[in-house]
Amino acid sequence: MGRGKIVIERIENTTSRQVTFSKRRTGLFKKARELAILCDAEVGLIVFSSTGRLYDFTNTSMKSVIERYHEAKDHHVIMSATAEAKLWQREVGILRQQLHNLQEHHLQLMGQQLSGLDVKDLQNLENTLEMSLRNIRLKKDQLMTDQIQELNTKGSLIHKENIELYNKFNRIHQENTKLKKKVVYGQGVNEHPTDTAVKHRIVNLEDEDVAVNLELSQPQNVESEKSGTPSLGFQLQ
Amino acid sequence: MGRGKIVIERIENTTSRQVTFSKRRTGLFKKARELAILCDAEVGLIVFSSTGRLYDFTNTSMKSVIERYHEAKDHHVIMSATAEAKLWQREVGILRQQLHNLQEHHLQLMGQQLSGLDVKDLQNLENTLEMSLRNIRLKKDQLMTDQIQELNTKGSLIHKENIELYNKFNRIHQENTKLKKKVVYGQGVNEHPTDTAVKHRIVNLEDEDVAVNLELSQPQNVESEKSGTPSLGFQLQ
DNA sequence: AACTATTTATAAGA
DNA sequence: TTCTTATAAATAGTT
Repeated sequence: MGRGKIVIERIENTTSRQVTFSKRRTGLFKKARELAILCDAEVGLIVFSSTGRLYDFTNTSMKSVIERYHEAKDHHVIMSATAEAKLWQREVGILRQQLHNLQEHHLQLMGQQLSGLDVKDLQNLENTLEMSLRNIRLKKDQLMTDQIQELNTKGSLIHKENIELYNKFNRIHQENTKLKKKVVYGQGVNEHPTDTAVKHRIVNLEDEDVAVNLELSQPQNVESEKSGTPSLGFQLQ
Repeated sequence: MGRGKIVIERIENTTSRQVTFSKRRTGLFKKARELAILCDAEVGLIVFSSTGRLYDFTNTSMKSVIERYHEAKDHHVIMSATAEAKLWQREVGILRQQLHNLQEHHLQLMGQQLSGLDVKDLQNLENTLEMSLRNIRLKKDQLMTDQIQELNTKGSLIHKENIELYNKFNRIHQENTKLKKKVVYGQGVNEHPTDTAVKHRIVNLEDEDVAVNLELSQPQNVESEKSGTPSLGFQLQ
């Protein structure tokens, strides 16, 4: 239909191609529209020119056409996405409901939003809370008992160390006293470097005396507690 | 292009419409293919006949055409579906986390799953529960007090009614006794139908005596409570 | 489904 | 681009 017959193959001349595209596109869209009207069909036509421009026609809506197409065909591109969305959406609804219920119950357990409850409900809540309190107190007591036990053990060990240190100190102190006497009686005699060292030690120990006592903080009980289980003089709050 | 010119409007004759559909559809698809080849365009054509049958043509792939269409257009049919799914999915994640946290806290409030808590946590829980218990007991007491108040009011009303009924009964009983005496002295004289009716009434009232006493269940207090606020003899548990 | 008179589309040119 | 026009192609009505 034209001045001459053409073969259907890509038109190499760009201008010619674009002109033909414009003319034939118009014709195609006109025919698509006519088919839709004359024959009561649903038509969707999408054309991208070689320059990438989009031309489209539909007598209904492209969404409808594409959805119907996917329904008729493989059923697998859009539907899965929307179905998935619906699925998650439903899950959200369920979770929101659950959360709401739990929150309500939670608030009631917290002693808030009690309106709407009757005496029986309140009694039940009270019982639940009492049981709960019992459990929590039990657990707390258990924890504290354990902690006390642990501290007792630790304390006991420290106490033993304490006693040993105290005894050591006493021994050294006595030795010290004896040495002092010796030094007084034998002044200047047998003054060796070792003796000087011993002398220094005495002084150091005496300096440490108060510090040690403070650190141990219970030297007065040492003698009476040398045998039997030591009971510590402090208590956890 | 035919034996006669036609107007572009729906062909009412079904057969004619279907024939035209077949012819024009072939022509349309041929032209679509020619445009694609001649002009190096990407063409997608979808047609549903009025009977619902699908016919489609594309020189590339319908998936490609539709995706390119959505890209070129508002970007809103496929993407929104998957994006929506992702959105809901994320919401589900958040809600699940919230629910989990709340459930954990809830169980702790219920005195379960207390492992992992230290003494301080437990003390806090205990304080919360105590406060909660106080609130709930307050509410319960309030409700019960209200209920008692209501019942007292009701009981008071019934009691008043009770007293009135008892008084009425007494009056009738006295009247009755008087009439009995009259009947004994004036036996056979002036025996009218009304007198017979009165006689019947006496009997009936005497029959009812016990029942009335049982129903009122506290006739012994009536005299002493004729003045002043009546205090009911029952108490709610 | 084929025929064909006629309309419509469009290739080439302006 | 748009218009013109000769001609190819499409198709309405018919068989």
